[in-house]
Formats: sequence, C-alpha cells, structure tokens
Amino acid sequence: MKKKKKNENSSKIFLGHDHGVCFGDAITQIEDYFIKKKLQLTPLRRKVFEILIEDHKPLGAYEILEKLGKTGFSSSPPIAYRVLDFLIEHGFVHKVQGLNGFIACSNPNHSHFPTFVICRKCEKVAEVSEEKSGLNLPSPEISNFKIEKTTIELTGICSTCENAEIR
Amino acid sequence: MKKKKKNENSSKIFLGHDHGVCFGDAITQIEDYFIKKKLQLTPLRRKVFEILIEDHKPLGAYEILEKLGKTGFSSSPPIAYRVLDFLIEHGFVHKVQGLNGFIACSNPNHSHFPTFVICRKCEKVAEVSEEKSGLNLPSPEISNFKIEKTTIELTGICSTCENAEIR
DNA sequence: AGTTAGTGTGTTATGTTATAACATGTAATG
DNA sequence: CATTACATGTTATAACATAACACACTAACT
Ligand SMILES: [Zn+2]
Ligand SMILES: [Zn+2]
Ligand SMILES: [Zn+2]
Ligand SMILES: [Zn+2]
Repeated sequence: MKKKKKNENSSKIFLGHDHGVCFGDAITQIEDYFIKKKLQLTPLRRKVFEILIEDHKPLGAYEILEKLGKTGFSSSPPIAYRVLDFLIEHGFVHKVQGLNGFIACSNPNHSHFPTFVICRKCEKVAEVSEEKSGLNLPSPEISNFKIEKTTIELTGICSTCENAEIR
Repeated sequence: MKKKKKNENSSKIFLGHDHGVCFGDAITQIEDYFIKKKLQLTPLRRKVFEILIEDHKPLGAYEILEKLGKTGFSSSPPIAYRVLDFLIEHGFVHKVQGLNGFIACSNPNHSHFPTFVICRKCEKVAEVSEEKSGLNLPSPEISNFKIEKTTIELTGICSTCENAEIR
C-alpha cells in the first residue's frame, strides 16, 4: 500500500473532488446567504451561479451568455455583467483577471483575499485561501494603505504538466 | 523638530521623487540592458518607453498610441501592443491588469514578482518589490507549482485619501 | 552579387471584452 | 395609487486586443 507515492502529494490544490457534493453545498450556501441578507436569488442569478459552479473553471462573460441563451434567458451582454458584478460583490464569484474569466468561489463564508493558481498548459485554475497561500497581507511597508480588494494570480505550470513534459 | 510626525511616515510607497533623475536613470538602464543583450533599442521602442517613464503611471495602449501619433509614429494598435509585449518580456514595463494599463517598471535589474498598490481614489499606483511587499512566494501548499509569472495588485485607499475623507 | 532568414515596422480588418443609456415590469412603502 | 427600489431587457457603442499580410533592412551564407 505504499506504492505510487511520488506524484500523489504534488499540487494538492489541483486535485479532483466529489462534484455532486460540491455543487449541492454551493447552492445551499448561496441560498442561505441570500435569505440571511434578504437578497433575491432570482432565477437569472441562480442560473448564472449554477453555470459557473457546474464547470467550476473560469468562463468568459460571453460563454455564460451563450449558456443563458440556451436556457431561455436573454443573452445580451449587460445581463451577464450585471449579475456577475452582483455575485462578485457578495463573494460568490471571482474574476480571474489573467483570463478575463469568472469563476465560482470555492469557499464563500470566508474572509477573502484569494489567490488563484493557474496552469498555463492544462489551464486548470485553483483558488487558494488566504491562510494557505503563504501571502501575508499587508506588510509593514504598505500598512498605511487600506486594502479593499486584491488580485493575486500565480501563473505557471502545475506538477502534472511539468512531469509530463519531455525534456 | 518633532512636530508633524503623524502623517509623514504614512504610505511611503506613494511618495514623490526627483523625476529628472528617475527618468535619466531609467533610460540609462534600458540602454545598458539592450546593449548587453544585443537587442535593438529602436526609436519606436525608446519612444514608447519614454512615454511610460515620463508619466510613470499606467497608460492604456490607446493613450500610448495617441502620443505616438503626435510624434510621427504610426498609431495603429498592433504597433503599441507589439512594443509593449517586447518591453514587458524584458522587464521594463508591467501590465496593470486591474486598469488595463501599462507602466514602466520602477526597478528593472531585479528578480521580479512585483506588487502593485493602487489607490482607487487618487488613482496613484506604486510598484512594490517582492522583498518589501511581505508576500512570500511560494507557500508549501503550492510548492509543486512552478510559478512563471505573478499578478499581484492591491486596490484600496491610500492614507492621504483616507485622511482627506470626511467621516 | 544573389539568395535566404531574421527582425522590426506598417496597414487593414476583425475579434473580444465591457459599459452607457434607456425601457419595462414588478413588488414593497407610505 | 403615487413613489421608490430593484431586477431584467434592449440597443448601441466603447474600450481593449489580435490576426494576417506587406514591406523594408540587415546579416550571413553560396
Ligand atoms: Zn473565493
Ligand atoms: Zn497543468
Ligand atoms: Zn518592476
Ligand atoms: Zn489616494
């Protein structure tokens, strides 16, 4: 039972998971949050969030629009951008700047300066929480600056792709 | 001599400087680098770099193009983007993702995972070096991931603007 | 000299991402 | 039932970025 250890603990952050559970949990979380905050989880908002959580990889606004169109919603750009802004504001979606994409948060109910780790080869994207990223904000040097929002994205190559590369 | 201490050491990163020196140094640095690497610091490349270092705040590609046009260069988009890509590749320019802007590096000849600190009110942007940012990459959690490029941008409000706000 | 390859710039056209401005519908408030 | 707030819809356009091709210049070989 101790075989094949070598690659098992590399890049845990990119590991798979039970997506049925993941999806269900996420829906429950957003429902609870919206009730608590007396916000409307409308069919459109729910649908956008579902689209994102289904894939849970970054999607472009126009990809989302296309999927919306296929389910009977309007697919003009402001529809997507407005809902996305709203979901971002409430911490259920993040924008991945480097990809002009939007992704469902992998852990809402959380103080939130997330790091995104992006493999440029397999294009997997992992959200790493503040505590685990090793990024300690803020430093003394910038301590007088009041951080409201962070964009932290690490692009490179994951261990799976690295190992697969012919050298 | 101990008066007015309170605000003096806030947000040093946004402090002013002797821009004549700054500009001259930057030009010298890029000249030296290009010679050493046997690259061509053509009039166009030099001009783009000068435009950026003159303001040393982020400019959009189309703003740069406008300035290029006024000095006799072509001002069609690929001109700017190509030169910017080249200067970025060699570490003399950075892209500020959150602003779709480009800014001259404040310290080339440097291992380079810079942090940008952006005041959303006065729109000042400061580049903080790796060592000073307090961001220690990578963490154990992501140590199997080979980081090639980082985007680290902290948006918020600087102490000057903070103090100016009526509460 | 003539050919070839590499590099830098120019041009046209088009693709992609995002927002402005205005219109409509619906529900809660007074 | 007017007023307000909010959610969605629509049209048009702005802002950002790249593809594809053309041409000039230099260096290096044949
Ligand atoms: Zn998150
Ligand atoms: Zn990968
Ligand atoms: Zn820099
Ligand atoms: Zn400020």
